[in-house]
Amino acid sequence: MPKQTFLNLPEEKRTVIVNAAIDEFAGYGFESASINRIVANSGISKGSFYQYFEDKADVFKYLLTVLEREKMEYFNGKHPPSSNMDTFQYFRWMIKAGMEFNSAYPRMTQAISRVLLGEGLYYGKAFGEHHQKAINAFSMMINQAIERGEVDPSVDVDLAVMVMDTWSNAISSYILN
Amino acid sequence: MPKQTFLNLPEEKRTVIVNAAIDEFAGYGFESASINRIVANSGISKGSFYQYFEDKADVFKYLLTVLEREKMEYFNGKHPPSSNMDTFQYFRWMIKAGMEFNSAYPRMTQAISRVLLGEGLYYGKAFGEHHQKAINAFSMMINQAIERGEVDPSVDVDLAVMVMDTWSNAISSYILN
Amino acid sequence: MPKQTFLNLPEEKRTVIVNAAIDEFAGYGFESASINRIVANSGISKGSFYQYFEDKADVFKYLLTVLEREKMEYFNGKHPPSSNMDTFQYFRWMIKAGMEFNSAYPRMTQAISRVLLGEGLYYGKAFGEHHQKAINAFSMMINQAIERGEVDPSVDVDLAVMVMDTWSNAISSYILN
Amino acid sequence: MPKQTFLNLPEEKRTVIVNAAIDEFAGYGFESASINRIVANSGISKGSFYQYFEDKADVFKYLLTVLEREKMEYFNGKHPPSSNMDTFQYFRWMIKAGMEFNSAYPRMTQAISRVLLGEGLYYGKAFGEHHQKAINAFSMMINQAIERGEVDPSVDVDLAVMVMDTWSNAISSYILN
DNA sequence: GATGAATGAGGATTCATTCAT
DNA sequence: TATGAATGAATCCTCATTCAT
Repeated sequence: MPKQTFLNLPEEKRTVIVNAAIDEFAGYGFESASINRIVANSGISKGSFYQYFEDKADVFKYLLTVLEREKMEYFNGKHPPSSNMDTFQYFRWMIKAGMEFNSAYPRMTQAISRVLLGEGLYYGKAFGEHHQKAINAFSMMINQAIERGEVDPSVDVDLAVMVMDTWSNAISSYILN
Repeated sequence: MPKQTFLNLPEEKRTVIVNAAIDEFAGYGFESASINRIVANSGISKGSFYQYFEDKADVFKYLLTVLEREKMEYFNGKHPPSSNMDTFQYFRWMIKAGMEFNSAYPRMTQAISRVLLGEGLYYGKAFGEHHQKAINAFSMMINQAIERGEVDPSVDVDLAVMVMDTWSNAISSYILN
Repeated sequence: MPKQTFLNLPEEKRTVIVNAAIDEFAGYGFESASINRIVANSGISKGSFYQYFEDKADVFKYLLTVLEREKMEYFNGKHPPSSNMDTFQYFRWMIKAGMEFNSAYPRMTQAISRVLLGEGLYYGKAFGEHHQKAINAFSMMINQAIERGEVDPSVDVDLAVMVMDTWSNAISSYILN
Repeated sequence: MPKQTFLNLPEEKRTVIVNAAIDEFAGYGFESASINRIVANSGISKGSFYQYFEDKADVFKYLLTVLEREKMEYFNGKHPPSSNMDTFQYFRWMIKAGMEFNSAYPRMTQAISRVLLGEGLYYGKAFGEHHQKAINAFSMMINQAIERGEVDPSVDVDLAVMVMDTWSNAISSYILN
C-alpha cells in the first residue's frame, strides 16, 4: 500500500529505500525503528518518505509484499523432486525449501520475523492478514492429508497448523543465527 | 541486578512494582514499554524507580529472575510420574509441566516471551545469559539420550536443542492465544 | 486576485475548485485549511494550484469576490416591498434578505464568516478591504437617516455601524446553527 | 485541567506562562498557536510544558477558568446602581460592566474571543461547556423577564439568548478595536 | 498549461534520565 | 530514602511552496 509516488520511482532508488527499511526493522524492531534513520540512510528527505508511504506501518507492509513476491519467484524455480509425495514428505520438502530461501535473503527474513514475532502481532492484529495466508495454506494441507487418510481425522487441525507454522518460523530463526 | 534499595522494600510494594512492569512489557514489548507508565501504575515516583533500578533493561532482567524463581518453586512440587522414562517421555512430560506453568502465570509468560522473541535478543544479545541456561539443560538432556542409545548419535545436537527450545516456547504462545 | 490561468479555466472546473475551497475553509478555518486537501478534493495537481493562485490567502480572497458577486445577483431579483420605507424599515428588510441569502448559501457563508471572525482579521488586517465595503454602506445609511431626521444626530455613527454590522453577521451565524 | 505540577508552581512563574499563552492565542488563534513559541516566550522547556498541561487545548481551557475567576473577582466589587431595575435595565447594566471588564483585560479577552469565535467551536464543540454557562444565565434572565411580564411570552427564547450573547461579545470586540 | 516529486522547517508530543530538595 | 520538577533530544508526521519535466 505504498503510494503511487513510490511505485513510480526508478527501481534503483526504490531498492535503496527498501534496503534501508529492511536494515532498520531488522536492527530495531517495529516500534523502535526510526523513520529519521531510514530517510538518512536512504538519502531521501523526510517529506519524500511521506510522499511514498502512509506511515511507518505502510513501509513494513510493503516489505511483506516484497518478501511474498520474492518468495514466489524463488519457489517458481523449485519443484518437488517427486510428484507422488505424501503430505509429510511434502511438508518436509517445503520446510527445506523455505530454509534455503531464508538463507538466501537473511536480512529481509530477519527484519520481518523480528517485527512479526516481537510486536505480539503475529497471532492477530495489524499485519495479521499476511500471516493468515500461510495459516490458510497449512490448514488446506492438513485437511487434504486427512482426506487422503494420511492423518488421523481426530487431530486438532488448529493445533496442527500452529505447529507447522511455528515450526517453519522457528527453523528460519535458527538458520539466521 | 536491581539495586539494594529495591530489595530492601517491603514485599507488598515490590509486588506492585513487578506487576506493573509485567503488564507494561506484556502490553508494549521492550522498546515501547514506558517507564513513565510503570511508575504511574505502581504509584511510585520516577525518582524512586531510578533508585531501585539502573534502567529499563534492569527491570526486565529482574523479571527474568522472578520468572526463574517462580518456575523452580512450581516445579519443586512436581515429579515425573515414573522414574524410568526414556528421554522422549521425559521431554514430553517436561513440556506438559511447562505448559501448565505458563497457563498458571499467563501474564508473566506473555511479557517475557514477547520481549525475548521480539527484540531479536533471544538468540544472543542482552538477555541471552538467562536463555542460555535453558539451552544448556536441553543440551544435557540430548547428550544423555545419545549416551543411553535413545537418540541417533549422528544427530545435530544444536539443531535438536533449538527444536526443543522453540517447541516449548511456541506451545506456550499458542496456549496464551 | 487569482491568476489569469484560473480565470481561463472552464467554469465547471472552476466550480469544483471553489467548492473544495469552501468546504476546506468552512471545516478548518483559515490557518488550518490545508492546500493539500483542497487539491486532493478538487482533483487538480498541486502545481496547478500554484498556477491558479498566489497562495492560500489568494484563494480565500477569491471566495470573497465570489460571495460578493452571488450576493449581488441574489439581491438583484429582490426589491423592497415599498419604496417609501424609513431607514429602520429598510434596515430590517435588508437584514431579512441577508438572512435568506445565507440560508440559500449556507456552506459559503459558514466558510467566510468562520475565517473572518476567527482569524481576528475581521476588524482590520488581511481581508479588511472587503469588509470595509459593507461598513461603508452601513455608514451611508445612517448618515442618510440622520439627514432625514430619523436618527438623533448626536449618535455615535461608528458604534451604530458596528452594531448593524455585527447584527447581520450574528443572525447569520444563528441561522446556520 | 492543568496538572498538579503546574498548580504547584510559584505564582510568578505561572503568570509568565499564562501571559505567554494569552499572547500566543490572541495573536494566532487556536490552531496556529505554537507551543514552541509559548515555551520560548515563557522561558520553560518543552518537556516542562507537557508536565504542566495535557496538551494545547488544556492550556486554553485553563485560560478560560482564569478568565472566569478574574471576571468574578472583578464583578464582586460592582453592584447594580439601583435594586429595582427591570430586565432590560439590568441587561444594559451588565453589558456595560462586561465592557469595562474587557477594557481592563483586553489581551485576555482578545485571546479567548478569537479562539472561541474562530474555531467554529462557539456554538458547540470543544470548549462549549464554558460558553454554556453564559447561555444558561441569559436564558434564565429572559424567562424571568417573561414571568415578570416585561417580555412578550411568544418570543423565541433561544433566539433572544443568542442575540444577547452575541451582543455582549460583539461589543467587546468593538471595544478592543 | 499541467504536473507531481522533492524539500526541510515546523507541528505536537513522549521519552529516559538527572538532581536539588 | 524518597520525591517529582526539569530537561532537551527524539519521536512521527504535515505543511506550503518550488521547479524540472
